[in-house]
Amino acid sequence: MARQSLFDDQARVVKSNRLVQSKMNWTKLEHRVVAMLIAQLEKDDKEFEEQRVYIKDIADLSGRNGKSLYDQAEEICQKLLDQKIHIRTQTDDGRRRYKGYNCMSSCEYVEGSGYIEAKFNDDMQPFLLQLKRRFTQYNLKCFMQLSSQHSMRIYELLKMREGIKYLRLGIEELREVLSCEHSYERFADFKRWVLERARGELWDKTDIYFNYQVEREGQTPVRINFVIKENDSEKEKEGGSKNEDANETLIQSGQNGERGDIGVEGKADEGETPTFNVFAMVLDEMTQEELDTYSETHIREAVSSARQKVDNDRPDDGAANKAIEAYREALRRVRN
DNA sequence: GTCGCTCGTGTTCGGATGGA
DNA sequence: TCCATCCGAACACGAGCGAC
Repeated sequence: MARQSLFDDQARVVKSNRLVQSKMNWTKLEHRVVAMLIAQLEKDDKEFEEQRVYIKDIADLSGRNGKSLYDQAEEICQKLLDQKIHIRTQTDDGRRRYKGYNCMSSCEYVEGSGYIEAKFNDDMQPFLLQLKRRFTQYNLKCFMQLSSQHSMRIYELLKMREGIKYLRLGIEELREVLSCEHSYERFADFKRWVLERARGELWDKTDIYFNYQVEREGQTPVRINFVIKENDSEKEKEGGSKNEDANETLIQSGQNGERGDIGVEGKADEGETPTFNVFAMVLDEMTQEELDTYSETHIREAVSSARQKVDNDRPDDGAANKAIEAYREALRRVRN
């Protein structure tokens, strides 16, 4: 009798935000195997146990030919054991902290068995088990269908901010998270092979899609503002398109050249009126030290007055541009 | 005019795939 | 298992464009 797959359409991957934001130089196959292992974990598990990932399930979920996967199973085990996760945070006094982790404590494949047996390293427990807050969850099937590891990582990052509908990342930071600091050196190639490809893939295959704005200082791109949208059957009715030119929108440096004083050209959200949680965007940008320093009331007041100012100053801008401006203005007000 | 970018096109390399 | 083919990733190059 055929073995029943462990995964249905509702299978979900749940991991801590710190893990989502970590640097991991994995191939798409390694991402897939780890995602399938994570999807088998129970939220109340207190420790890791040996888990199995069937090669046939990898092939079925990713739409690949399983034949070559069986040939690669031993190699996958070796690479999973070798792979590291690199997490950068800050200490309480603002110093940069780096910590590296081994993802797996054991990984085994027996020829003819049809499955890989693996166990997560106990160091991974804070990132995968008993997660109460600051975690990200997404649909395993969507993730498995993505054909580029960069699309997979971007999907995770955007799912992390799906509630806020907005993610702002420095380009160097994004390159590091995607492990492509030394490839796609020209931004045009990074845009073509990483951003545009992910945009197309997420549009076609997942439950979210995104547009983005490139923020520049002079002509040099420095940051990317992702605007995240739900991807459901309604997108056809809305007339949305993955080819809409929101990604062509540029944010140019202000005339005084001051870093962060940014004007806006074009509209990221033309034709749509998504809601943006500016308060959450501001919290996201603040350091832990700032969060400890300023009261919630102070931050909320700054956000409220910034929104009013932007509404008055830029009545014709779209919701995304207003939100970005309000967020920047609110941050200035919080810190002054 | 210079610089830095985008865009289009072509090439190379390596892995995936499928048929014999 | 071997081999031919396909495809994606990465890179190079030149033309054109806009900002400074």
